[in-house]
Amino acid sequence: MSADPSEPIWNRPEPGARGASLSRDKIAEAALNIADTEGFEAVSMRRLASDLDVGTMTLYHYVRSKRELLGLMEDGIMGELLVPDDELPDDWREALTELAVRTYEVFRRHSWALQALRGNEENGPNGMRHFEQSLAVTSRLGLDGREQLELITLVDDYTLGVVQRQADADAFADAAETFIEQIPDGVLEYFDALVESGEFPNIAGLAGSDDPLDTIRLLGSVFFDENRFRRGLERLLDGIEADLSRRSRSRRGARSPRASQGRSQRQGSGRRAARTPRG
Amino acid sequence: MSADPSEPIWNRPEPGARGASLSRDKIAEAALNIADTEGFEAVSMRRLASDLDVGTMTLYHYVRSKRELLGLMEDGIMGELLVPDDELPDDWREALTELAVRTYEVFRRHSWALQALRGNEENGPNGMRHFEQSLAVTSRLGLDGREQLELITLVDDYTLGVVQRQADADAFADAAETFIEQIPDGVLEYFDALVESGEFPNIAGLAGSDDPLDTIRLLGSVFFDENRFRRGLERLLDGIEADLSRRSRSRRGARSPRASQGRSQRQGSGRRAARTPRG
DNA sequence: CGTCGGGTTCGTACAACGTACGTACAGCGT
DNA sequence: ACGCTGTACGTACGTTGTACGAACCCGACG
Repeated sequence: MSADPSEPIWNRPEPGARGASLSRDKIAEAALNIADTEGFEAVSMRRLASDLDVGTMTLYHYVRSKRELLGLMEDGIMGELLVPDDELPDDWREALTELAVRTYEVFRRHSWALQALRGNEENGPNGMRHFEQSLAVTSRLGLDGREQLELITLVDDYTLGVVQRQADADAFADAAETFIEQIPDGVLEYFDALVESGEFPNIAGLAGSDDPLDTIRLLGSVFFDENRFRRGLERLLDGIEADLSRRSRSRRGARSPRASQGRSQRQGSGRRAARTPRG
Repeated sequence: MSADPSEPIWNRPEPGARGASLSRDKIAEAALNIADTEGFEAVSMRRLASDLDVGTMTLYHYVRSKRELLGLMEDGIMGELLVPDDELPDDWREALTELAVRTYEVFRRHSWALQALRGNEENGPNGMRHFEQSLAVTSRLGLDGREQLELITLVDDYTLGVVQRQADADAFADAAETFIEQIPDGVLEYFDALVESGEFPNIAGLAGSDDPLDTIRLLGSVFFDENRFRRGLERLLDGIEADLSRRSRSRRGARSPRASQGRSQRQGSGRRAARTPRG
């Protein structure tokens, strides 16, 4: 009955009827601890069990596979994404910003998490709540379901894209200042030689200096810039807002969403070029 | 001399002075073949060697570690990103679009590649060329180096974000139509039960149907929608374009010649978001 | 022609991983 | 006190990346 192998972990009752020494929560917490302090690759079943003072195989009584463990960890993180309902602004743009910033900050705290999260489409309860919360924002915009989903994934994809790049930078160096120091000498020499070859004029001139390594320093400072995310988010939301108001304008008669209440949108760009994608 | 362990692979001469049976190119090609046909996880040193009819450890004469092999694969893929110079439009927006679309298509072809690419900051020659080509576009915009980098990473992060989500979808299902079929029954039941519970009104109402599974179907069709990327890219470029023209306008007419000050006034608190509901 | 050097090949071995299998213990309902 | 069953886990297998060192082979030199 509960032995159905396709049953997701969220449907199976947690062990513990008799005196169980562990719980899924405790396991997930310990795993998150390891990942946060020593990196995701340090999370192995043996290591986790040893932290919990248990035999390795004991874990498999609470979890069917390591994938399921990762699912538990993921849902824990999704929980951090939740915004208390009374803190979610009424204005759609502010609300989306709040959600995106929170997503950014959470995944920045657990910079290993994007990798772990990949590949299990089973949303846990917290994942569902986060999804619901996102929809609660977009549902006020007068969009149909598909358009709402597209809007959410649009902002999400951008956010996770930035997070991933910064996670990569994190995995490589501690900070912008030490970025260049942590690059092996040989790599720097290689880069230097290529730039000096004259085949990369734009790379060479980028930092406005004659030291090619200044380009790398500049790169490091951009990768680690914590405000870059917000600036890009504003650009994206500008584009979305323009599209929304353009759309609601053309759809006259219907109850128009309070898309823009004279917010920072002052551009009204008429430049709507006929753009042929693809040639 | 060539025994320096920090020397990147691109600086070390390729073996083959005497009759060598392999070459880095052949190795990279075989590895890319495996990854494209059987998935990235099928690329193991043993498997690759067996495909090349060589002992496993032979590979280590051409490559110092598996990471280096991944570096070779990555640079091969970066080569596919290169746009013939005469095909790169003059208009910056069209050019950025071309680059982004190409990036999207390449990584869509090799949907495993983003994962492999992660974590080696050593740009190969093709990576350098791609970087140079991106800068060739942004260098016409009158931006300083940092702004150019930020623009490039902005578009890139969005692009790779979308690619990653679709790669996840790919890894899970074959197409939008079969998306829901490939979800285990138990997971569907779990989702269904949650939605029926009434705690997720926005998820329940999303597809405009009384079957909760229609929401999942809708999700699948959005994840697999190949045009979603372009639509989002237009929104992003709209926002960027508005910002650029706003900026150049203020730089032309304002008293302060500093371009970096005419920003939008939005931008709330720094880390502590805690937004009080307007009321 | 023989012999040597070093570029090339690769068999073996080891540590780490996820986890299947089978067993041993402990607590409850009878 | 018995037995059922939830809980614990020792052992073992297969897979991974790769360190080590021996074997091979080819071009060059005496």
